[in-house]
Amino acid sequence: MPYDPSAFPPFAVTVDLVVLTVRRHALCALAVRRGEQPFQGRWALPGGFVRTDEDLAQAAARELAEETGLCAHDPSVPAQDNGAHLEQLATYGDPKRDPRMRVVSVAHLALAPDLPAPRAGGDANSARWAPVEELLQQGGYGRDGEQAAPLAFDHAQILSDGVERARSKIEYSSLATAFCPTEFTVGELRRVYEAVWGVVLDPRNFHRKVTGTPGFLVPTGGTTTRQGGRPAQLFRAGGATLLNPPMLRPEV
Amino acid sequence: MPYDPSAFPPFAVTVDLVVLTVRRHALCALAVRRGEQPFQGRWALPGGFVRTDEDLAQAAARELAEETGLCAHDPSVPAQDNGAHLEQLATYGDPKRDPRMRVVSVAHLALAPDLPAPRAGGDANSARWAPVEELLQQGGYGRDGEQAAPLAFDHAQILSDGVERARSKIEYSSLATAFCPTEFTVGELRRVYEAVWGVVLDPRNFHRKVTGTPGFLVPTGGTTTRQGGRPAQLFRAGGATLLNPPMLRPEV
DNA sequence: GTGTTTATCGTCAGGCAGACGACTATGATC
DNA sequence: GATCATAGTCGTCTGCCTGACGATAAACAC
Repeated sequence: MPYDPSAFPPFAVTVDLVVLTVRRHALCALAVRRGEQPFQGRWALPGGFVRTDEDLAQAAARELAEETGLCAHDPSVPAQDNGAHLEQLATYGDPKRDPRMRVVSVAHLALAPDLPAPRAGGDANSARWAPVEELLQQGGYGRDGEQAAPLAFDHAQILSDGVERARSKIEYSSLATAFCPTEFTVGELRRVYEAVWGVVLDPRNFHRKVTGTPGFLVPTGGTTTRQGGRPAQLFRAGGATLLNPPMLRPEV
Repeated sequence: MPYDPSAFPPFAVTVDLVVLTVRRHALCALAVRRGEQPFQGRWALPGGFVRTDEDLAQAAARELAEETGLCAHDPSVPAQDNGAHLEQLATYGDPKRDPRMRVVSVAHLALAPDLPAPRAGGDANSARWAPVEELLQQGGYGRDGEQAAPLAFDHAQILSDGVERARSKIEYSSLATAFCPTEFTVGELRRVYEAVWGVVLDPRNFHRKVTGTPGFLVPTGGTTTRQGGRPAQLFRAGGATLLNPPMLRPEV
């Protein structure tokens, strides 16, 4: 059978981003308001088409930079600063997921520290951080009294998968530090776990666990009283990426 | 900005399959010999183009059935019989991964019990089970004295990712049973773990662990002496999918 | 029968996690 | 300035799980 390019049905390929952060003790995701059909006016995950000369990871990093100004970490350089963790999540290709045409979307997951404010082309009204439960609940009303319409396309499924990936990955990796600024305290890291998992952890056992895991945290020498109470030691993320034994997520 | 389909560069979308099984105490993958350019005559992972009306999972299940005759499990029906486990692995979209055109490949991972023999369109010479180390090693010669040329395209990377996924997933899930026939012994399951991880496990501790994990194994009442020695109890996979606490992979 | 192989049950010590007491160091309030 | 509230840090104790390994059981080969 000779090679015949015309025999292969053409697809559009996009990247969609699940950008997660922790704000005010809640796990939040970046949502943008759609300006065009279909799903005009509805909230959606940021994303866009992959360019001809671009790798998938490059496309995701470009979209992330466009939406948030974040520079994506190269996973092979864990100690990099001022960047977010970015990894491929999964690919969604239901033939009917976009009514216009056949679109295959390669979803990526980004974890970022708390950022000042989203900017989507400078339009503050068309991008926001929203708690993931708010974005995922069907119907009802959000915090601002805004109708919580379901996300556009299959983005609720994508967001749900991304949240589940983040929840499980902070168990056995040091990825939770990606939600923290460069220097952070044990308490701040604990509040990240509590927000992502939606649980309350024992501060004493948590402290023992994270400070006792070699390579997880490196003390910087400084202290802070950001949270009130006794000053806390400041740490930086250590070189370790895999936690062994892992953090244990309490039973629900 | 109005909607303009011609503005989106067209991609070809394929599914590639990492089909793993355990044969003769070795982790093996299904490889097919390429009949056309590029990489003509080289070994590659089975795969093919996604059809216009097909979901990605459907396309992967179709390719799996074409290559092996296996019927893919629906992951939501864990107790299904005579089928392989199939899940999405990752997506590979380097602009240069296929010299002909821009191809994005959605790789899937399939785990199957030991099968009689591969069939690729009836041509036994163009498909085989090969130990993964043999497929992944650069250069050298395989068991049959065959030159172990690297796999076509980026399939070595895909296979490597699939093997790593399988290795980690049998730690915390009951997926290892997907390598076993419907009824199996604790020893057979242990040999699966040993082959996939490339380690030797203590039979007594392994027995205690798997029989003590609720929902992992269900005794069928029968016994067998397939392996010689004292007859062993036969088990079926239980309903549990997640193992908590997980199986521990020994340090290297 | 004897040896070999595999399966299965038990024992014991060490490590780790959950529960929780105690103490420390700051800011807020009276 | 004393008191209180808050958050951080260090310890202790108990129970569970794992790794190491002894012992027994039930088949087959000779």
